[in-house]
Amino acid sequence: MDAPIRMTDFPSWLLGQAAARAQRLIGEHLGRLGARGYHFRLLATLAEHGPLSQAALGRHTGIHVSEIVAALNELAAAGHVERSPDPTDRRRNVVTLTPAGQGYLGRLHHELLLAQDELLAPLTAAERAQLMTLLRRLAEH
Amino acid sequence: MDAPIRMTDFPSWLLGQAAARAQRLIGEHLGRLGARGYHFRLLATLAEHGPLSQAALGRHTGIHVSEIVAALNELAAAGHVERSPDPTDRRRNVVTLTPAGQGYLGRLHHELLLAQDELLAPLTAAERAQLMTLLRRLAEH
DNA sequence: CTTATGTCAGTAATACTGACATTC
DNA sequence: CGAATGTCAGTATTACTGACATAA
Repeated sequence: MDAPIRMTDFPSWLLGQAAARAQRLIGEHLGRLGARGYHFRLLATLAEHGPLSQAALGRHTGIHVSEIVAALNELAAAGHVERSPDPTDRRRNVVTLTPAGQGYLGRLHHELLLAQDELLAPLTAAERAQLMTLLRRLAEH
Repeated sequence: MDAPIRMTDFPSWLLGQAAARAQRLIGEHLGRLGARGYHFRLLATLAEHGPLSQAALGRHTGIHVSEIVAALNELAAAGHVERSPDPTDRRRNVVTLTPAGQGYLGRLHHELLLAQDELLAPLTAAERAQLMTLLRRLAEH
């Protein structure tokens, strides 16, 4: 007699469950400030690398170009970034983080730290580090 | 000077990356047999619990009722399950796993085991067990 | 001519909401 | 009547494809 096949025993299932919980937490926390993941990723990339074209933002973040357009529309409307034509290449928009955008990024970052803490609440500090190491090995292919 | 904010340092990000890889692998492996995750989950639940109504399948699997309808349509068309009216409650369909469905479930299960092995290839057996334990604690809320 | 860029419309997968008729 | 069941249409989200005009 075979043991019943339980999907809950599959690592992929557990990963999916944990990731779903993470995404729900992040969505809630970013939503408090009217943002979604793309907004944070774009702002953080601009803070790290300075002004970038939209195509370069796509390369750095892995976000699809058409998604970048939509997210930047929202960020620009809120005054968190500015689009200006690149004088050296007139196809390009140079996207710049505004001071308001920097403040917003800081608040988003803080919310995300809260979300991480909620997510990892069941684990000790040592276990958290262990989990990060194992996940990194998986994610790095 | 603050360190740059890297989303790749967030546990939620690593979880998402690893889960995305898992889902891609599972999609590829199940796709070889023309299935998606729902099909396996429904068949495995029927194998574990015996014939069930569609509402009961929804409760056991967590799959939304309207998704159950669609997935069962496909499974029934392929001859892997049979829907028959419940004589004791004429609102209900009793869904039964056919012999062909049992064979199919076995082949899907095998594909999923291959996918898990590809997913966990970077880890030793001890690390795999460790990861499972940690993920279970996270997923269990 | 080919490629890169930015924009937009459309599509696919996943998961949910709402409405409905039937039956309990 | 209120609640459960099965069905279907529609919607939201995320991520991608295709087409296009412009400029390099």
